[in-house]
Amino acid sequence: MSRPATAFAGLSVEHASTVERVAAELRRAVFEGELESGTPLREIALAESLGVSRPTVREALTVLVGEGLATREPHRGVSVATPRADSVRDVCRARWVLEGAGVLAWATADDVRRQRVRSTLEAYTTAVRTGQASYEELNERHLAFHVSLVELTGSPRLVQMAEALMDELKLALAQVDRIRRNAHDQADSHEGLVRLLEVADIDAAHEFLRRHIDDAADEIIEALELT
Amino acid sequence: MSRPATAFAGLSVEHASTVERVAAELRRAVFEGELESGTPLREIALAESLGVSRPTVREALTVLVGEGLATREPHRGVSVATPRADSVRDVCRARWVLEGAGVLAWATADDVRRQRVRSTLEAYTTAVRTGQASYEELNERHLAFHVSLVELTGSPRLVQMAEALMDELKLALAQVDRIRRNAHDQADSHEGLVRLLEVADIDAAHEFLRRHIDDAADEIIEALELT
DNA sequence: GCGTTGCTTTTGTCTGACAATCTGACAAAG
DNA sequence: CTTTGTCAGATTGTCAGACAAAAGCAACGC
Repeated sequence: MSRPATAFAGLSVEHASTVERVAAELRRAVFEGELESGTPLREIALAESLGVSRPTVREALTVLVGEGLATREPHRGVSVATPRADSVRDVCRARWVLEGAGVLAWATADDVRRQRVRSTLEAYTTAVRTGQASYEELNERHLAFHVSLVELTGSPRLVQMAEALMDELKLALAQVDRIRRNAHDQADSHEGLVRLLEVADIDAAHEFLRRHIDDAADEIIEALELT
Repeated sequence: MSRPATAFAGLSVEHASTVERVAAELRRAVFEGELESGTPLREIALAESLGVSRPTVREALTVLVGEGLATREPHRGVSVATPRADSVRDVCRARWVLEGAGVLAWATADDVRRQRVRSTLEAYTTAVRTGQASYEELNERHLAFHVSLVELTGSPRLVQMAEALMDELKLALAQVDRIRRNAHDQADSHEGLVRLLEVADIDAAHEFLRRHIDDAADEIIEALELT
């Protein structure tokens, strides 16, 4: 075991690649609202402030653009994507298709996945009710629950698509500072959905989900438009 | 307000960016089977043979990886993605969710989109029946029809996801040289689907689509496994 | 036979550079 | 005073060259 270098490879996997680290940092900054939508992401400035070279920043930006969190215009560079009302509406329509497919697959889904829906729900509701969690923390758990619905389909690709949609949503939510919608009602609503699933009333759950997502879209758009 | 030049904004105007041109070239090579699955994409070799610099190639490769057409392993570089049986199955399951959503939206869809389904179908069937089109051409039109189903949802994001799935499928199809499944039967099957839609028997169409996609998956996987 | 050592290849990243393009301001013309 | 033309600065797109680290491979010694 005379393994000299890289003594501590362990711990929280310290993203090996520099590019991935930069991309992660940019994502964090975007989600936490440090970078407003439309902010230009200057390569030189980022390179200096992050202590990496410009090509590395460029690669990270390409990744961000691929994820839809930023847009690139020729010779004008990359800037933080600006969520519009219709794009939020579209994200939610797409969410309904994906999450709806998960709900419809409830009966035939693997048991561990059903269990996972229950546990992500509980993680969310307890976070809401103890009132200890930060705003970002709540969002995170909320969206994790919705992703767990898509996991019911058992399709990695659908899950990946859902995660991309959630990222776009997180971006939008970061712009409207703190929608303090009644988190308790939200939690109740989710519990209602799972209750319908547990009694195998799939159609009702499906319709319930549609309304739930539609309401969420309305709320976000409303908050977005008064900025 | 005087909007002068840029008379033709759209159309395929010689991909401005070098990176995009390289990415397009790589895509073409992958879809036409010039590059077998698993082939390593060496940066230096590509840079020389395409007459561009290594950073440019790297950026193009990142784009390909983001599209799922290639995979990157740390310090081992990028290689053409290898479609496995379970990934084909997954792609088709995801397709069914997306295209199924389109079918279910038939009644409420915009009329121009319904018309588009009809026209992509006709473009495919005539190509099949005149027997003039190349193999790639047939694939292209076939998949275009399936994308047009997703367009019924009116959601740009769902369409984009569907296109990504089709690209993965094109990659898989490029590996199994020439599945010469009976193209006439295929065309007939599609016409049957649209006929069900025209008489508004949505549930039947939905189930029909499920079987159609399942059959396609089986065929591709079978062909894939004897390579 | 098997593990070790050292070399080669390739990637990941950095530095530096230059042309093309966009932006904004300023001067000239109507 | 508004409009137009031009120019300098800033920023991106692309290139060339370089180096350390890691992976793969082969010869070597035990």
